[in-house]
Amino acid sequence: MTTTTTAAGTSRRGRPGYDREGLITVCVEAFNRNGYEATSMGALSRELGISKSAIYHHVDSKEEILDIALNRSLAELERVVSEAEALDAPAVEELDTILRESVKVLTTSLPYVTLLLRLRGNSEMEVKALQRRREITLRIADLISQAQKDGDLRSDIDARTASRLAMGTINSIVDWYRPVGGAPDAALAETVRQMVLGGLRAPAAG
Amino acid sequence: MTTTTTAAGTSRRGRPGYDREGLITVCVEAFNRNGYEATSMGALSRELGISKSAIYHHVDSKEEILDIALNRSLAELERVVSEAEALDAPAVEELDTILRESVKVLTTSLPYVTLLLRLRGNSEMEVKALQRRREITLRIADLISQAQKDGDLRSDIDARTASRLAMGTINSIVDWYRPVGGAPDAALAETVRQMVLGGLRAPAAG
DNA sequence: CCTACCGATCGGTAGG
DNA sequence: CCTACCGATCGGTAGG
Repeated sequence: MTTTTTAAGTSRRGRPGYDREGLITVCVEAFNRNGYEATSMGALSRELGISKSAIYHHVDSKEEILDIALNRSLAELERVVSEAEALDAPAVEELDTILRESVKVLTTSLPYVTLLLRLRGNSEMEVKALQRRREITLRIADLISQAQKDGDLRSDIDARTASRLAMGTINSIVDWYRPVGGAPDAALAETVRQMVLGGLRAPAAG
Repeated sequence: MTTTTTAAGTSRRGRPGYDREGLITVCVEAFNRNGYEATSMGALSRELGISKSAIYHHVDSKEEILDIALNRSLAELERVVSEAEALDAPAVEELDTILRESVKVLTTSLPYVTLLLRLRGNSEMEVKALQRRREITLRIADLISQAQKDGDLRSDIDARTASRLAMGTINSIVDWYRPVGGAPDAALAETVRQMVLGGLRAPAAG
C-alpha cells in the first residue's frame, strides 16, 4: 500500500496531513465556536497546528471556507423541500415530510447548518445565502397556504408568518442540540413534528 | 429655561450632541447590522459622526455598551417570567401570559433582544448572559411540566425540549420582524400564542 | 464650570 | 514580513 487513509475516509498519496475536507471541518467548528468574523486566520492556524500560509495551500481565502460550508447546508435543505414537493401528495403530508427530514439534516449536518443560520448578511456572499434561505421559507409558506385551502390546517393564521415561525422552531435546534450517537435523533424529530403540526392544526385557546 | 431636552427626554446643561442613551441606541443598531465583534470603534465613530476618542467620553469600553444592552433585555424577559409566576394561576395560564408578554418585549425592545439572542459566548460577559437565558428557559420548562401534571398540556413530550422549542419559536421573531408603528403587534402575539399553545396541547398526528 | 468633543498617538494584531 | 487597522488613552478645546 502506498496510500494513506484520512479520518474522512478519502484515500490519497503525498505528504500526510490535512486534506481540504479535514481542514474545512476544523475551520467550520472554530467558526461556530467563536463566530466567523471573530475567528482570525491566525487562530485557525493555531487550531489546525499548521502555519497560516499552509492554509492557503488548501483554500484561496477565508471566505472560500465559508462558501463551501454554506453551499453544503443550503443544498441539503433545498433537496429536502424539492423531494417533498415531488411526492405530489396532499400539502399537509409534504409539510410533514419536510419537518421530519429538516430535523434530520440539522442534526446530521449540525456544524454546517449552524454556520448558515448564524449569518447576518455582512458580505455579498452572506446576503446570497440569506436569499436562498428566504426562498425555502417561501416554498414552505406556499405548502401551508395550500394545506389551509385543503382544510387540513387552520386558516386563521397567516401562512407566511406560520412558515417563519415553524422554520424558527426547527432552526433553534442548533442552539442547544448536541449529537449523542451516530444515529439521527428520532425522538426530537417526532417532538418537533407534534409541536409544529399541532400548532398549525388545532384551535388551541379562546 | 436654561436646560435643553434631548430625544431621550433627559434634561441637562453643556454642549449639545449625543448623550449616553442616544449613543447606545446608535451603537446597538450598528452591532445588530454587522455583528458585535465585526463592528470596530472606528466604524461606530463614523456612524455617530464623532471621533473614536469622543465615544470614550460616554462609555469606558466597547464591552460596556454590550453590557448595558444585554442587561436591559435580560431584565425585561426575567420580569415577564417573574410577573407571570406571581399570578399564582394555573401553570398553563401563567405560560400563556409569558408567551404574550415575551412577544411584546421582543417587538418593543427589538434591538436589545436581537443583540442578546445573537451572542455565542465569546467572552466572560457573553457566557454570563447565556446562563441567564438558560435560567429563563428552565423556569418555563418547570411551568410546562406543572401544566402537564395538571392535565392541561399533552404529557408525551419532554418539558425541557418543549421549553427550548417554544423559546426558539418566539426568539426567531427577531430574525424577520420589523416594527411598523408604535404599538406592539397584537396579531403576531396571537399567532405565536395559537401556534405554541396549540402545539403543546393537541395530539396532532398519528 | 459643565458636558461633548478633538487630533494625535500608543502597543498590539489582523489578513495576506 | 508587510501594510492596515484594532481598541484605548492622552492633553487640550469648544459650546452653553
